[in-house]
Amino acid sequence: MEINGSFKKTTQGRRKIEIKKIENLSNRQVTFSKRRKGLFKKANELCILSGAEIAIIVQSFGKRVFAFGHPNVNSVIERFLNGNASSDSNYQALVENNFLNTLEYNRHYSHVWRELEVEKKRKKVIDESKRVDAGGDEFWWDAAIDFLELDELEVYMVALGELMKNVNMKANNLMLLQNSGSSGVGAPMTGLNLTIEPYSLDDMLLNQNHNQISNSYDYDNCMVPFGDFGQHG
Amino acid sequence: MEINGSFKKTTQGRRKIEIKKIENLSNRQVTFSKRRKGLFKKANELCILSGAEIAIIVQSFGKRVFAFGHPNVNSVIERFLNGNASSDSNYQALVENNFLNTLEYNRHYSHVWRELEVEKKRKKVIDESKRVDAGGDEFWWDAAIDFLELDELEVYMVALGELMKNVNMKANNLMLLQNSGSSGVGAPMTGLNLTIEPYSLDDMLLNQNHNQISNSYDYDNCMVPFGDFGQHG
DNA sequence: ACCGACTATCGATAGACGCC
DNA sequence: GGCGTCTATCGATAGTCGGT
Repeated sequence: MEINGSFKKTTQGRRKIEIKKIENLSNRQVTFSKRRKGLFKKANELCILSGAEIAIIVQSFGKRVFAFGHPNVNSVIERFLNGNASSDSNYQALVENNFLNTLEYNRHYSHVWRELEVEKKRKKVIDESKRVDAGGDEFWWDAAIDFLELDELEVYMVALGELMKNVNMKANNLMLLQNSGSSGVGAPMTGLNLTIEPYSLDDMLLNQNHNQISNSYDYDNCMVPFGDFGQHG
Repeated sequence: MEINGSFKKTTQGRRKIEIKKIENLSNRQVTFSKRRKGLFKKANELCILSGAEIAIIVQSFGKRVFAFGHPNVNSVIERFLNGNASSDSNYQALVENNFLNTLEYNRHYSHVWRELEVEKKRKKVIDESKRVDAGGDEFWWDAAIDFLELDELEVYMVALGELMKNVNMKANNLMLLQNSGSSGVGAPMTGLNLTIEPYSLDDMLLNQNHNQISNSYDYDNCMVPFGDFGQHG
């Protein structure tokens, strides 16, 4: 530090790192620890500032599991499951209905998705050619994508249309069910101009006691290290 | 900013705030949105850096529920429950019955949605870089990919529409270019039935054209927009 | 090995503004 | 009123050292 006279800075201070897996094990562990702590702190602040309820589960490479929860982990998860999975019998029907649709749905997903992947790859290639031929006086992308692109675009467009049709259908479907049912499922779809009206969730909310939302800064209380049920090797 | 001479700073910049519940509703919502976004980003980075698995459930004041999960929410939660609250067979039932379906379903949604958002943004960026600088030295995909914020399915629809519109426009551009003799290879598609007009989507598009995608960082299908338990006023 | 302290730096964000 | 943008500032943290 202060080796009077000549003394070189002991640290370079923080330096930028690339967001990718840290190879060095030691560094990785340290970073994991630091950032986990920071994450929980952020979560805690968010809870306090906005009154939100948050649960976080962090599992490091198959070893320990840490959890943060406000007011506590289980209540948030429980409500998460209840709110999204099962609420009442009406909801059961909705889920089943959803499930049926989902099958057909996923087909279109895959389709569209594949198209998207193709497009992305293509664009990557295009980008490289762009770099190479940066000085060209011709639009790189125009040059690169020829009629082939049109061909794909057509397919792509059709797929999109299909998807949209299903989304729309499903949205309407959900709307109906939701109006007759209770809590909203995962898909908050508002068909077109449909506005989802609140269900009587307030009851459910009030039911829950989200009391202890104090300014307690000690998020450490909420950190629960669960034993290694992963690999205890 | 530098209107030489006298000019008073437009902002004071960030200022310290006390960590306690924000009274002003508007501010609270803004802060919630911003910090939630930041929290998810941090979580994502932690996942990537340390290879950890993380699930986050955020519930704002009884309204929407947002979730983050790597590799996905249900796997992490499931393992958490298995290792921790395994005593509660209720959870197991939930997991086995509805949970997976619903979550899986939503996961697909998020996935495809994200792809679409990213793709849309790419198209946008490409379009701009095309106009501004055909040989830019910046990787458009780096610029475009940063952090993706998910919102509601409503936006999903809009995004789909936007995407279709863009694709259509692009297709038309390509056709024009081809016809004007850049390389009019025997492109079999001339008129193209790409014209979209499925479900009075246009209204919807015109109605709400403001879907602003942030950037997307490899969130890897992690953010699941669970829906709105009623956004009553 | 793990944790805390330190420091220089980077990244997140509070507040103000603009758009719609 | 909700959301994106901008900017100045604050908070988080990478790298390092030292203690236990």
